[in-house]
Amino acid sequence: MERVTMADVAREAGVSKSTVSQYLNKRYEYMGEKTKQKIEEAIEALGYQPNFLARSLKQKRTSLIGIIVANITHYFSTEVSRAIEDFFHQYDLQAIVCNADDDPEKEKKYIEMLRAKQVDGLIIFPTGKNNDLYESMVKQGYPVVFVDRKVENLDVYSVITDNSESTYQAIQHFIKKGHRNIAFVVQPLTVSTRMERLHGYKKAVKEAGIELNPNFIIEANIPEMKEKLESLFSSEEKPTAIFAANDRVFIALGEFLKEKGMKFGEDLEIVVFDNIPFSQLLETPITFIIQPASEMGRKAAELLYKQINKENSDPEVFVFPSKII
Amino acid sequence: MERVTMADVAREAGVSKSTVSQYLNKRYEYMGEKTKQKIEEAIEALGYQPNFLARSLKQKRTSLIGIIVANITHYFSTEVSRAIEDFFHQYDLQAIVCNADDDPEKEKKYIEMLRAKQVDGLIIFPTGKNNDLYESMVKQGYPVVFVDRKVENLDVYSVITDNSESTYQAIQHFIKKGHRNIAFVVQPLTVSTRMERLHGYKKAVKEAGIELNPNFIIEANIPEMKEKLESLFSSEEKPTAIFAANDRVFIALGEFLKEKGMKFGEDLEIVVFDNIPFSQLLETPITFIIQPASEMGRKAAELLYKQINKENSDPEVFVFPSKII
DNA sequence: TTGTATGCGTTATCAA
DNA sequence: TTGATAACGCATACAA
Repeated sequence: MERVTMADVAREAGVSKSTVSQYLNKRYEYMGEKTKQKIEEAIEALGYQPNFLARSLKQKRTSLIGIIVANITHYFSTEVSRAIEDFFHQYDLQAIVCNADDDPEKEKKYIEMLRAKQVDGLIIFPTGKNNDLYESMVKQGYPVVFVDRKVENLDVYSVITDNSESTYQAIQHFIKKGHRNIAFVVQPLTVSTRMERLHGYKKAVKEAGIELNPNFIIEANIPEMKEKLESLFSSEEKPTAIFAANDRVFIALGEFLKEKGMKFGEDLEIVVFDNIPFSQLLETPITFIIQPASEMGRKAAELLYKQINKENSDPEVFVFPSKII
Repeated sequence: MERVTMADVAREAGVSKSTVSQYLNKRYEYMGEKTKQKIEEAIEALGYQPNFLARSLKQKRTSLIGIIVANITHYFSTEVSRAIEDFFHQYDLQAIVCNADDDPEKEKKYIEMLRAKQVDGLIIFPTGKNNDLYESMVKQGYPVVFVDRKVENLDVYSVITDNSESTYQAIQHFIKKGHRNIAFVVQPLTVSTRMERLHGYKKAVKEAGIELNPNFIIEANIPEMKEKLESLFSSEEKPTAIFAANDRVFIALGEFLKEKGMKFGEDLEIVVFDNIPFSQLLETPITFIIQPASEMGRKAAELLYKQINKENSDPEVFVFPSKII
């Protein structure tokens, strides 16, 4: 599998490397018709394919961008990634997607790896635990955009949704329907999205004059969630409605209810903060808070693209409202 | 954002570039403690980060592999991709995922682009329409593995499932339950998977002595599918069971039935050839033919990895049985 | 134990 | 209109 290089083409065509390079970069202006022809033939004959690596080294651009998602099993992440890829495709930039698994160490490793590979920019769903690293990138003027979660004390481009407000409205809606025992189920409150959603919940409950029952706030890792739900449902005051803070919580909840022989909608009203695929196939009336994933991805991509092309403006935070359906 | 290079580190530490290179590649054996120290300090002080690009150019390895999926909205593809990424992660190889959108032109473009970027190998869900290109890669000894679909007349590593057999069994099951009007809904029969599934269907029907009703075979693109279903259900002989050849067909079918006020399981029995996420949340009894996506992905990754490391054996086709649940 | 020289496959500068 | 030549940042054989 010896590769054919520009030098081989040059030799075959009887011209110099630089001429071939000119040709490849379509700088035909000063090029003789016959040389053009000869080079074309040589390329054809040898099956030459340019080496982007060498070009990148020279040009200091790889046409690669990196996406570091916090959790790839989260459907929202894949939707956003897809939108980002679509956007960059039109400019012939490819994306490398890495999964940090909500682990700050992994995140750090990926950031360093991608930068070592000279990707032109980075879109990150931050764990929020590597602020020094984030800061150093921003200071160096390296193109970077944060998605989904806020980074504290750092002036960066961010694309997020109105977690608190959407949750607030959804809970308010439940309260209007007469619910007073509303549980809030969430994974550990380590990232801004979860905290903001809880904030919205608390606000709605308080405003309605309902006393906040701490037992109704279930904070647990997915594997422990069923256990906690178990004890919630075996206590005296049972919830009549549940807020699932994201899709993975929803799945755990769904499995739990199935085991218990309970049904969404009938025994328990549910709102899920997340889009899930195939939701239209579910027959039970579940409320979803949908984040505009595609729009958010596109926006993030656009912001990154501008930075890559040095169209600099001041970092801004873009908040996209979610829809309750 | 001027990058710090090895030369800078060497100058700062008062040694030569090669010594720094040695250090970075952990060839400490003959290195003096004090030099080591000095280099360490210099790297720290300058915030040096190695440039993989230059290294790759030299070593002719990028530690990047490419995955070209036929359709990224197909859940199976994402599962396989994830398994591939997981596998390569342990060897510090990253994957670039590209979406060919079932378009042979796009596929060709991506193959060329990824090879120009010098990725170490390729895993492809082939459209099946670029056989010349596939062949040239194989002939050149370029590491490549095909997944999901067979490539005709080409001796290559492939990882597929037993489409025909699984379908045959599923249809047989329906027949045993008394169904005789079983429809088969599929996207255009352009790829091996769909044709094989149809083959399994026909075989089961024929063996049972049921006359093959061509009206029960619906072949259409997703956008036209509802229309075709419409005419199927307005004809005299209506199906009592339906085979959906993949998840996208299933969605179209689901939407159609919802519009018509019909329900899975009750009005119509359904089997879907594909895993879908959240399937455990569906309450109706739908039969799924599940492909072992993770295992298939891992196998494909393993086969590619071996090729990359020149552990050559003869190309083989690995068939993974699907499970009917 | 460390340094020098050379090359990887391009592009860019300048001269011819 | 084309060609020499020097980078790009690193790795490696060989010399010291």
